[in-house]
Amino acid sequence: MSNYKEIEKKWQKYWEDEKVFEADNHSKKEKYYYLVEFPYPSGAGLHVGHCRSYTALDALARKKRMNGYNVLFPMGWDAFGAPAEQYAIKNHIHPSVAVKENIKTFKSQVKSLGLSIDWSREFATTDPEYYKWTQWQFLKFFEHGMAYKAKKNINWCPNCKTGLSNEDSSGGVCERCGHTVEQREKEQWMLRMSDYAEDLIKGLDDTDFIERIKTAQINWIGKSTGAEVNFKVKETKEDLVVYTTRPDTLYGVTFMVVAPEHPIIDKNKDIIKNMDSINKYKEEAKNKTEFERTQVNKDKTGVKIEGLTGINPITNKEIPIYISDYVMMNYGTGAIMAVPAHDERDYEFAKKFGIDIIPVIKGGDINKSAYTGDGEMINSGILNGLTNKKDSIEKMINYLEKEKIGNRKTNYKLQDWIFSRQRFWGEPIPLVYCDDCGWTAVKEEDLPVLLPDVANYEPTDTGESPLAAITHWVNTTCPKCGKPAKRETDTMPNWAGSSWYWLRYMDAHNDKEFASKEALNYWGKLDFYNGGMEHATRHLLYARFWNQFLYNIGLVPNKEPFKTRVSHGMILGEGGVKMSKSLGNVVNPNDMIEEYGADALRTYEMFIGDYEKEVAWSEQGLNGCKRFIDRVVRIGEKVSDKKGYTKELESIIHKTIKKVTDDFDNMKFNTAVSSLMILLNKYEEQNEITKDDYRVFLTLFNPIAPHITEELNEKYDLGDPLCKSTWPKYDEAKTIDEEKEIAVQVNGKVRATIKINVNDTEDVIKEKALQADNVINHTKDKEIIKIIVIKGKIVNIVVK
RNA sequence: GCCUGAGUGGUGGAAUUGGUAGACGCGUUGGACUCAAAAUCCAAUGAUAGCAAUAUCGUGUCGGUUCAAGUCCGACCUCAGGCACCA
Repeated sequence: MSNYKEIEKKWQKYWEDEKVFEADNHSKKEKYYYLVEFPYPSGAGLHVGHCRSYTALDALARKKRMNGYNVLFPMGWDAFGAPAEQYAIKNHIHPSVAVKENIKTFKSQVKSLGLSIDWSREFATTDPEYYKWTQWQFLKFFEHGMAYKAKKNINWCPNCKTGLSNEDSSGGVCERCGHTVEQREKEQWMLRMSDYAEDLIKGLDDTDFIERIKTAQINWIGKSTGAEVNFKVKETKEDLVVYTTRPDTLYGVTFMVVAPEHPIIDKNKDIIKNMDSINKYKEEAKNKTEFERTQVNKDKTGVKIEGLTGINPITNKEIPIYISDYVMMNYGTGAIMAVPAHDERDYEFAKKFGIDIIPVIKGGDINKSAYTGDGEMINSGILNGLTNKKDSIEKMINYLEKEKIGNRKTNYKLQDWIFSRQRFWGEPIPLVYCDDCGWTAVKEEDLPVLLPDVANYEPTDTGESPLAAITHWVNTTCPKCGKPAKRETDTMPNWAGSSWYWLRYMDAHNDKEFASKEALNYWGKLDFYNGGMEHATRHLLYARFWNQFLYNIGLVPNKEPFKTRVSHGMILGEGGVKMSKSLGNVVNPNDMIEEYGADALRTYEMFIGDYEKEVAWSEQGLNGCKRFIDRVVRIGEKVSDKKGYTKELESIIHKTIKKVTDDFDNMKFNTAVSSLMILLNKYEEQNEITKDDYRVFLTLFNPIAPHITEELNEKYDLGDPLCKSTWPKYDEAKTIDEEKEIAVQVNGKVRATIKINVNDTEDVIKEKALQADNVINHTKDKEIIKIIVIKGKIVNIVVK
């Protein structure tokens, strides 16, 4: 037997030469589309965590082909964006060169795993042939008024020198480098993603994402229902509109608060008497980072607006208005009605500023804290006596609408998507600014707008894209009127390329369209999409939004792009800590393949534990899987010329086929491997096994360990190559045991086991149970109250 | 604070969804083979007591339902993830 490395090479070449994994766009077979998130080809190379999900989906894809499906399982490279750019800057190589090199390394690493990928559909998001269509789709957003430029106070990372979306700067630190994020005002391209908030929630019903992904998305979108209420301001004509989820507490409103950025301040700066202190407060708020401002349990600060007085529309009482940074301009209306008796933040603020606290719901102790629970309404005019929050809210909203002082309103936390990056290494935004025509789309025939080939691509301190300095690129003519004009110099975020890439695999080399209608219709939804939990909100929401938009303008056949979404657990270093360079516990998959073989690595990664849970790496565990594979090889020496299954093995073979089949369907690879180990243990008890015994074992093991199983199948002349064979079938009748050992309990404690036959009647089983030695010990001198017989499972004798 | 998950031997993890807890692997111990080591093979391996048959305890904690609970119900503790001054 030649060594594993040669075997791996031999079969990888065979698969490639025979094109066995190339998917057919015109097949009569049923289609199935698997995808694992494409990687960033970073300089660090492949991680054993990649191998986990790649192997899992590969195993599923291989099995699905054996089940007769036309399977699409492609891979590509997400190569734009900050990591690739930073790598390039650090190593003083042009990003396009660095990316090419990294892809080459990554690809050879991925290939060494022996994945059944259709490489004919490979592409990188940085290929002009690909990003031409990313730009083209951006122009669709632009055409439909879905892209707009706005001055935004943006999160700015002074280290990466770029603007970041809220998504990329959670916790007040830059997602990429960990540096503290600052606030800067910048003109940015935005996509109207918030328009899709409701559809993004509703659409989840058409998916079977795992629950934690659905809830993560729903939390992120942050839907809340309530009402907008118009408060008159005594000194002005304009109402101050607030948003509240608790209109039922309207009678308890004793003050109002507006965000520091609220326009009411500037509009009324002539009436307001204390503009100095207000301006000072605004300045302070501006200098705080988004993170500082949103810190929970921070002391409440604020300034009373002297000269403006609110009027509670339902009691007509005059109430003070404050400015405070605990109210955000980018949510609701940027103004709130404060009910200190029943809202903790308002309570805190009222205590600090000595404002009245009027309870309107019975319960709690208002001297100590706000009461947010349910109870009987008091001091509340039309609501008095109601005891249920829901009913009170309904009644109040109806009243507000009738009296035209408010209306029902739903709000979402989801914001529009900041789509500009002041970076070199991204898709250029294909727009031109003309003094006469304004922002104008580059003509379709002029796409793609290529990145210029220059030496200096490092970010600038001015906050402008490095592209801005390249005048020969910036200066162009207006596509509409032909006058001199300037290109947009911002590029797209790296989420852009990954927001539609699964569509491109359907028709990867089409130079007329992003994908043909025919291909889009044939492949339809992506059936099975695997990726990290870190992408459960951002990437997945962007991609769904993008696809829903394409659907709404008639470019794709499905509103929801993904049917199933699963997430693999992380692989930690030995001892359960995260793998990191600084700890020196990073396991390189290439080293593992070198020492143990690709099949052993694959088997171990599937056997290591529950696919969705994180798990610690163990090289001894990997070695155990190598030993298992060695035993699979050795059992070949026992193969006889006999046909059919060995009689003694027949039952367990059928059971194992059933078990492995079910386990694959449920992503329970660990127990699939374990049942194969059990089957092999049984084979080893035999003096010889038949060709069919061996062949069925190798077929079941093939999706996980494709190289060695093909080799053994060929060596012992067992039949067609496994990659061209069908998945074995089992006979349900043969999975049922004639004879079985079951437990006998006395008062719920196991005291003996008995052998029963499938045909045994309940009485026979009772008889056998009562006659078991140790059962007699525990039942003699006692009164038998009842005997419970669960057929084929257990007997429980209740005695007194 | 709110929303998801999850807590099982020395260890990674099983458990037909209420029916023999600890499958399978790793590790450990003993044995075989070997001059020796590695590899391989055989046996044992939750804790306590016992030569043994066996008994008692045991799935984060405390209660409950049931003939029977790792699994269901109630309260709590811990960990991981998501959201968070979002009105």
